[in-house]
Amino acid sequence: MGRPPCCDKVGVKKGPWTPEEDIILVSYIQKHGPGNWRSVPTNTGLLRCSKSCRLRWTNYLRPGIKRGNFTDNEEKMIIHLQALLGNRWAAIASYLPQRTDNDIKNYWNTHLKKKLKKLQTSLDGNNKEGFSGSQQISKGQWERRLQTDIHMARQALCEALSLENPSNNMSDLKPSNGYYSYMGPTQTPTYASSTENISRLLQGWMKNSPKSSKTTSETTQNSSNNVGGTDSASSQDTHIVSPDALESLFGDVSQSLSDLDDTVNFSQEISLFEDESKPILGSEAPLFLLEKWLLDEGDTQGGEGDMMEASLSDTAELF
DNA sequence: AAGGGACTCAACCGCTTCGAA
DNA sequence: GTTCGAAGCGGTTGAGTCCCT
Repeated sequence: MGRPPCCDKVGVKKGPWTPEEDIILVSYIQKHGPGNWRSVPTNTGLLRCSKSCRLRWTNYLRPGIKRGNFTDNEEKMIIHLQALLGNRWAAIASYLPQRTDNDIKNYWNTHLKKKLKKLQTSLDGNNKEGFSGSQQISKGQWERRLQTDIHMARQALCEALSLENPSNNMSDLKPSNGYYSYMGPTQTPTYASSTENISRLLQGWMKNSPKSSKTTSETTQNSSNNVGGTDSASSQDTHIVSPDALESLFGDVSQSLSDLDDTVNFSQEISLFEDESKPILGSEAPLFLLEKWLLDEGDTQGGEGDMMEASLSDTAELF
């Protein structure tokens, strides 16, 4: 038998969501939590397909979503991760706090692709002027070399770490939207931790015109920033450790990387929101640390300058 | 001011993966 | 081990907006 459609095509509304629909959806999720999407249209009366509801929630309404311009750091992360993971936007998104896979995908397709192309063009120009033929590398070559770099770095890291004391347990450290959340042994994340954000979201809708659903979402930026760090409600449940703070923990944390299989376990113990919307690929969780390490290294090499060029020159030196 | 091309991004489509029975 | 429904994911589309002529 064929698979039934997720929704009746007849009578299902399509197109942009109205603020009223958003409010209904958020209110429902506020009460019941995300999940069981098939029942959402039925229970809410929304004339939307369950997939549409899920997408609207994960890409737009979910608390903790940051909108607006990508920072340099985020950009670098995306470029790095794209080279590392390919077009696995959900996986990439799991390393970028507050960004959705859709956002990252759009940003890549609309900005970064062009940027890389432009950079490549300018580098080609430079190559023609000043570089020897052997120094000329295509974008594809650069990507392959970058991947090789990362692979080698990863191997070196794993080897180095395997020498350290394996007794430390990382099971309490969980990558949470790019941050590591320390969950106490008896503490569990709760959906209610985000109600503050939702209420702000609702307040925003009440205040603003329909067109402003975008701007109201932007008002959540303040609160969304809290999700990863200082949200009072969530901080009651989790102790957030920012990547910067992670530096000091790196030694302890990294010891567990010697056994990548083990790290799969902690990645499965992710927060509720990740469970619902941003699953983290178990085998990739430790790569966050690697990426952090690589990025930091890149920063020290390239400073605030263009990481791409820094990496390019680095890789060029290798060949 | 108007027209049209370029750009952005929310949303949809369809395939894949996962997990329960 | 197999089947099937639900959810996840990436590619693509198209409406709205911006910008240039």
